[in-house]
Parts: sequence; structure tokens; C-alpha cells
Amino acid sequence: MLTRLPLRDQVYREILESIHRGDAAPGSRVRDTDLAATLGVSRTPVREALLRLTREGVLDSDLGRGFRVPPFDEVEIGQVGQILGSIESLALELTPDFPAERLDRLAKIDAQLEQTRGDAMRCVDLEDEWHRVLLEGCPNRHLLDLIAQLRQVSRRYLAAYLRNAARIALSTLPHQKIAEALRRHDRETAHRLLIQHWERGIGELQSWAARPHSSTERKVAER
Amino acid sequence: MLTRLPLRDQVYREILESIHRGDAAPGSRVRDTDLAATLGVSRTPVREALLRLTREGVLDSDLGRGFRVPPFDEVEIGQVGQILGSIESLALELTPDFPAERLDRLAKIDAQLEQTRGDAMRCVDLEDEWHRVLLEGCPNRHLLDLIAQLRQVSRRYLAAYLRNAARIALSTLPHQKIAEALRRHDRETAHRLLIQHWERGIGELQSWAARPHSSTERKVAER
DNA sequence: ATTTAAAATGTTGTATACAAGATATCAAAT
DNA sequence: ATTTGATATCTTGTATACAACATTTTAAAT
Repeated sequence: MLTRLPLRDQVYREILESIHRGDAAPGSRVRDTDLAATLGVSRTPVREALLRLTREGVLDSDLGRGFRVPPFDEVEIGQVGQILGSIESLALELTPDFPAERLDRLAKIDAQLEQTRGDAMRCVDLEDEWHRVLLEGCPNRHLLDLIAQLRQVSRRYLAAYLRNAARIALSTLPHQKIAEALRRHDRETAHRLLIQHWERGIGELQSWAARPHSSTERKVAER
Repeated sequence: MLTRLPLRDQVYREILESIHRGDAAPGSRVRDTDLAATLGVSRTPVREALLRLTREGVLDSDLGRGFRVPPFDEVEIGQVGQILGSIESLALELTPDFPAERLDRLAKIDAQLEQTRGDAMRCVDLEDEWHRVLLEGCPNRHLLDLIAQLRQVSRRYLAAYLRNAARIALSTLPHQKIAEALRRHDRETAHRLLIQHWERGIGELQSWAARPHSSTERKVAER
């Protein structure tokens, strides 16, 4: 196509976006053939992306029966959230300092977040960005990679939640409290608040995922 | 070839074993063509395995310049160890109980470990198995998957360490103390001991990786 | 009408083919 | 002898081809 990035990586992002956008309903099949045709590339990079997404927990795959978008499952989001809370909090501990410049950037992201109404995708992007900036000073790159990988799963839930549930916008209050604590160099409190933030957020996603929501997805998932 | 597992998975294991066996020196290139020929399969499943190993941190890959075995790096093993200590300790917390049957199995593994002298690979396998059994009761499957994934990295260091350094066998003392604490239902202590176990082990691997050890590997790594 | 059998179709998993780019080889020039 | 340039070879990244297995459709039998 255009850039200097391997096709598999571009395709990876395309597929992720499409899933987060909710194009593919939970339970629906994902055919490499179709994607290849749609994206105008061959099956090879598409399969590479699909295999990666499967390993990362974003897709399911029954051997020989191809890939599919997994149904929303409150157990899964609970478990993933538990891990994310724990390792983000570890990343926070490992970060040596939080310069004012970075805290300002966090505030700016929050400001944008508050102005964003109705656009679920953008909300999720900004929420992602906030966490990324918060932890960007952590020297353990492996840890940050791991967090980014896991977040792809929680992202799918959050995007669907914001789209489907009545909530239009995310509250930025927890963010602000965490940033405040960091400004005071009160790591202890920031740490506790971050864990709380995850627990609350995941709790909400869980109870949303638990109830048999909208339309077709359950039925499709069975087949 | 023979089984009912996708070739990519069989190939994945073969490559991992070969790396852990130390066949490929750190810094040496890994050509999919060669592997395909050696294993008697096509490049396709080999590349799938190589891409996965790269994502998991077991291999490096410069875009267009193929895959290679990364040199041992004390920073990397330190960071991976930090993560592993943290999430294994989380898995321990989440495990509801440790029935006597499981603790007995741990003891049996330790017994085998004590009898194993000189066979680095077998040592590492048993050490792996011990941790796997310890945490098998953890209900968070995602967490266990993540641990298994990360352990592939630390495994490579441990295998090389046992092969290269003077140490022939692993001490089973830390294992035994952890198991004892669990028998007494003293989770607090078990928890603390597990973290210590990781810190010590990683520390040793780090100081080993830090010194410019044996022969060719540094030179090869540069090219 | 419902169930079973069989053929046709579609998808996957793997193999092979091909082109662009990287690396190595070798000769000529300083 | 070392550097430079040109050529040849290798390797990767992607595309296409093919065979085995799943699924769906169609037809026949009860």
C-alpha cells in the first residue's frame, strides 16, 4: 500500500479499528479471504495479523474453523481488568518522576475528553492516550508493551459500552484526582486512586457485559 | 507432519527448544528458509512461528533484515523478571486454595529436580513445571497465559546460565519453603518468599548476563 | 414433512512462486 | 593494500496455488 511499515502491521491496525468500531458483531466470523479482498492485499499479511490478534485475546479461533469476534464475557473483562490494574500500578511505581510537563499534557487530554460527546471511538482513544502518557516515563519497556497489548482487549469492551449504553462521555474526575496527587508527589495516593479507577471502570463494564444486551449477538455467537 | 496440531504450533515449540538448547548462539541469524528445510515444512508455518516468537520477545527482527537470536542483556532479564515476579505473585494471591494433592506434586517435582545433575534443559523444564503446578489453581486464565508467554524469555537466560556457568543444579530450598508456608496456610509468608525467590534468581541471571561471557556471541551480535 | 445421503461450495492450512531489497563477492582503481 | 563499484546471490515480504476439511445445498428415502 503506501507506507514503510510491513503490511501485516497496517492490516493489524485496520482490523483492530474495525472491531473497535463495532463493524463486526460479537460472534460473527472473520474470513481472511474477505479482509484480503476488502483491504486490497493478499491473504498472507491478513493471516499474520489475525494470528497475532488471536494470541492477544482480541479474536477467537477454532482450529480449522477460522477466526471470529468473541462474544462479550464478563468473566473475561474482569480477568483482563484485574491484570491491567495490577501491572499499570506496577508501572506507576517504577516511574521515577512525573515532570510538570507531562502532568500538563495529561490535563490537556482530559480537557479534550470533556469536550468529546457522542464520539465513542474518540473517547476511547483519548482514554488510551491518557494512560499511555501517564506511564510513558516507566523505564520497563517490556511492561509498557504488555500493557498496550492487554489494553486492546479492554478497549473493545469500552468502545462497545460507550456506543451501546446510555453513557455518552467518560468522567475525567478520577484522572484529575490522580494527576493532582502526583503533583503533590503523593505517590501513595496516586497509586491507590489508579487501582480504584480500574476497579470501578471494570466493574461497570462487567455489569454491562453481564446482562444479555442488544439484538443478535448472542444468537450469532452460538453457531 | 503427524499430529492434529497446526504446524505453526509444532514449529513454534521446535524453535523454542532449539533456542533454549543453545543451538543458535545469541546474535546469530535465524533464516526461515533454513528452518523450513530442516523441519521439512514450508516457510509459511515457520514464519508464523517466528513472528510470534518476535512478539513474545524471544527473537529480534529488523524490518526486512530477518530474525535473529538477541544477545543476553542484563537490562532485559531484569525487566522481564520484575514483571514475572509481580504477576506470579498476583496469581498466587488469586488462587483460592492449595490442596495437599497439589503440594505433594510440587514436592515430587522438587525431588526429581534434586536428582537432576548436569542436564540443564531438564532442570529448566522441571523449574517451569514447578511454577506451573504452583499456580494452576488460579482462576484467571489470561494471567496464566501471560505468565507462560513471559517465561519463555526468562527460560532462555536460565538455560544458558545453567549450561555456561559453573552451577550444575538448581537449589530447591526456596521451593520447599514456599510449599511449607502454603501447607500451614500462611499465604502471607508464601507470597513474600515467592517474590524473594524471583528477586534472587533474576539477580543471579543479571550478574551473569552482565559480564562479557564466553567466546563469539558478542562479536556475532554486532553484525 | 423430516431425516439421511451425497454432491457442490467455501475456507482454511500449507506450499510454492515472485519481486524488491539486502548482503556478499569480486574486480578495478587509487 | 584499501577502498570503490558493479554484479551476483540470498533472504525476506507478499502473492498465488493447491489440497484437506467444513459447511451448505440438493436430492432421495422413509
